[in-house]
Amino acid sequence: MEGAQAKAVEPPWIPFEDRRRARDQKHDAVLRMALKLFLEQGYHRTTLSEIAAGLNITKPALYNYFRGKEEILVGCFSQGQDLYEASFAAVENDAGNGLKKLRGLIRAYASVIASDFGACVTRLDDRELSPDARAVVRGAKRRINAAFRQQITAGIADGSIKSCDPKLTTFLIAGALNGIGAWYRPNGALSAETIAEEFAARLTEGLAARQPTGGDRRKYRRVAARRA
Amino acid sequence: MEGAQAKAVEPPWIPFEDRRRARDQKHDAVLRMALKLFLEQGYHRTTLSEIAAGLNITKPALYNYFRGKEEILVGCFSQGQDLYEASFAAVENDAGNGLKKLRGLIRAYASVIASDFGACVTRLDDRELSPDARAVVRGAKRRINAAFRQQITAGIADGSIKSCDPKLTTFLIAGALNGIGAWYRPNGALSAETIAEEFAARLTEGLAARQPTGGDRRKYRRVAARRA
Amino acid sequence: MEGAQAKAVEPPWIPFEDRRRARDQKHDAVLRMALKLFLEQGYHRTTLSEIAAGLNITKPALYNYFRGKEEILVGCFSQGQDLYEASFAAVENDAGNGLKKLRGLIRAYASVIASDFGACVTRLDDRELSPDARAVVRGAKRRINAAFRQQITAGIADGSIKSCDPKLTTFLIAGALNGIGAWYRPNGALSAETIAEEFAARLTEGLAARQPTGGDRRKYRRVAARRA
Amino acid sequence: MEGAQAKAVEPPWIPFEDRRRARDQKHDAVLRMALKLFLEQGYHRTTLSEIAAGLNITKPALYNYFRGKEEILVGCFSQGQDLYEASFAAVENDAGNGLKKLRGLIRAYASVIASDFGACVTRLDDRELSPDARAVVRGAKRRINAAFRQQITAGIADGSIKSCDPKLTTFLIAGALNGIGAWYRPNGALSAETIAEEFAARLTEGLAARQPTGGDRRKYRRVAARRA
DNA sequence: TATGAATGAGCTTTCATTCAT
DNA sequence: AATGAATGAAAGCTCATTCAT
Repeated sequence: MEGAQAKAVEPPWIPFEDRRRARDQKHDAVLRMALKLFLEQGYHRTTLSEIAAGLNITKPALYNYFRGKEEILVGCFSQGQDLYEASFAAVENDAGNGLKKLRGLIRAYASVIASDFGACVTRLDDRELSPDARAVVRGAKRRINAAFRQQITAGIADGSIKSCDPKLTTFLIAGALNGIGAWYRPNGALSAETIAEEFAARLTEGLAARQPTGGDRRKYRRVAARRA
Repeated sequence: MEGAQAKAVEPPWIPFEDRRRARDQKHDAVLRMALKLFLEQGYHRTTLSEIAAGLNITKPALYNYFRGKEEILVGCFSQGQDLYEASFAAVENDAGNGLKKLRGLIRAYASVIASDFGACVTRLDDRELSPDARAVVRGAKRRINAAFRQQITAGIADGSIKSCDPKLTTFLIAGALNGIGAWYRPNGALSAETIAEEFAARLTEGLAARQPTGGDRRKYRRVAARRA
Repeated sequence: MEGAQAKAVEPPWIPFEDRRRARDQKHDAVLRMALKLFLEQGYHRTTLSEIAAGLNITKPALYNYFRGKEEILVGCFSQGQDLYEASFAAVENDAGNGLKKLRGLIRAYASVIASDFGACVTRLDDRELSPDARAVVRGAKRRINAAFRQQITAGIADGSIKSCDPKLTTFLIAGALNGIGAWYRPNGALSAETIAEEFAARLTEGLAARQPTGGDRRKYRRVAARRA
Repeated sequence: MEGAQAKAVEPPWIPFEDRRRARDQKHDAVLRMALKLFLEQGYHRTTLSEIAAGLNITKPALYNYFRGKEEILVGCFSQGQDLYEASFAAVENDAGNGLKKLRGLIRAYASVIASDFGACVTRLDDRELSPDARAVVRGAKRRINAAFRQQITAGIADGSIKSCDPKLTTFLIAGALNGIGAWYRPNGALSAETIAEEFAARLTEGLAARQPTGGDRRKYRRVAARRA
């Protein structure tokens, strides 16, 4: 029969590349399903069985792709961080003064946090992680914060941002942005772009230096210099 | 002797009062210890044994004061909410235009979130609660949000706040404030008062209406009117 | 004042007898409440708190009257046994042949099992008891069984009861009687007396020797003789 | 080769069948071990650890076969009920007058109650069950009682059973039969068949209508007619 | 005599993880 | 690569019992 012949000719082993691709696809599918449930129910209340059931496989099958529950969580954090770092890198490579770049970072952050993997970085608790993994995650978070602070400091230095405490301002901006993850809904009234634009505008409108006056600005100049 | 006479007159229900006070003190001690551990380690990773051990009692003794782990969590949320509601009520009873009251709310919120019970309302996950308790907590959170939005709307109406989307602005402000709970340390460089002042200033400096122009403001006027 | 004088004359201590009586009353009240709950809910599902609550006292107060939960159960069994033994003794002291006395025992048993304390002997599980207490209870149950068997054997011997296996017949009768405890309700359609009469009639109507024939009867004569 | 060919033809679901059979066997093994211990020690005094230990597995392994302790108990009741219903159905389908069928039911009941699963229906306390499961069990018990009463009523109607109160007689018979569970031992002097025969004879010998007299019988005729 | 508080022992249940197949 | 079965560890909770007052 033709079918049998055709089958017989086909190589009995799936090509290595294909296999690896299939494997990676499943790996990612696990990650996405797990993340969805983690965000919906929280990490502890999500069992491996649920994740597996959502993928129509069984619990132990997950162990083919991850060494354990924590590694799944690490995977989520990791993908989220990549998103932030990639979009931040794009902004930082752009031209522009501190204020402009700060706005860019805000837009970038808002866009990323509107995605599941972006949201998980701040919405999942990194204390579930082992010390090692936690150190990695915290490092990434610090880098994100540092990026904000750096542009603020730069903006103060280049005169585009008025004098302010870069640390506190960073906390304020990051906090407002992180809040998005708690209320944003993909199909809600506000699109991610709208939110990004609006937050970029609102969070910097008070920071823009109106006119280069010397008075207040000097106050934080030293701090900016120290931390830059 | 005076002592004996005085004693004879003392009302017989004093011991009851003492007992009740002692009981309430222990009730609160459990709550504080539990909250401390919940904030440090997360709710699920905190066991009743740990809470008990921290108080030098045994696990079942906790059941003299609470019906179960969830009720302890409810108690934490509840105390936190009381703090918010009390401090908000004080602000709302003050005189002043929308902008001034909004600043007051921000200060109030920042002060409260700098306390453990204040922080827990946003930092603990209300999905651990039973549907009933969760409804209560969510109701309280909604009221807090509503208070912000109300003053923003009022401020737009009275001309003290420039035209903006009250909902988005509320989210922005609340997010920034909630962020405080994640990094504030009682003995850190920034005092709660400083933070409160700084956030009140920064979060409203862009909102203050410079001069009553008609253009942009009309955009949100209708929304403000509708929601007031 | 008269009141004070009258009071002053009264002996400050309750007379010993009165005290003991009060104590015994409370002891019995505990027993009755416990028994009620044991029968309603089962021994294990009944907590000491429930018993205490039913008496408007607190749990540890029970320990003034009983050394522990098991002793309460022992008390229930014990009172029930007394009822059986007293009513059986009355029957056994009566005059009459085996059949007549067997009917008397049945009536007596039926009357007793219609009471809470009577019912508990068969409806509560004596395996909850310590080996010692259990031995006592089992001894009492054996004595009750022996009383039935003895009259059956006597009846066979005196010709009033037809030939039958005394052991099996005892089990049959006792079983039917014990069943009463499972469905009898004090305020139900059937009074305890009716039940007693009816069971006495039904359970013996097949046993009554019609006419002294030798055939069948000899079959169990030897058994009867051996066991008498 | 034949072997290979045969193998190729074998349906691929054989292993599934095997697995399912093994699973069912274990399910039943759990049930039997649990029942044995429940009957020996009572439900509450039997722990899941004991059941597991008796099967050389660990406690949580039980959860592969049952959702919890109560479901094990439900399984015991359920199997017992099936035994009763099957053996009763066989009797009810037989030919014969009411008296003959009543004897058949007694024999059937006695045979079943001599087995562990039969005994458990009356010896385990259905108050341990959830309301739903309890309703099922009680329904089954009621059907058993109804079967007895129905044949008694039928017997009175067809003249094979003398006038009597069907309800009380049912209670008497069922009680005597249930008693068997309390003293029957599989390896004892009395075989289940002997007991069944003897109980069928003794419990009906007084009921058999000697000669159709009108007097007494009319007394319960109406009841019989009403209830038939 | 009675109480509030505390304890120790024990139980059912859950779940991430492992292993033989 | 995937599964069913099993396990170890641990958690929350209950309750009889004790003790200081």
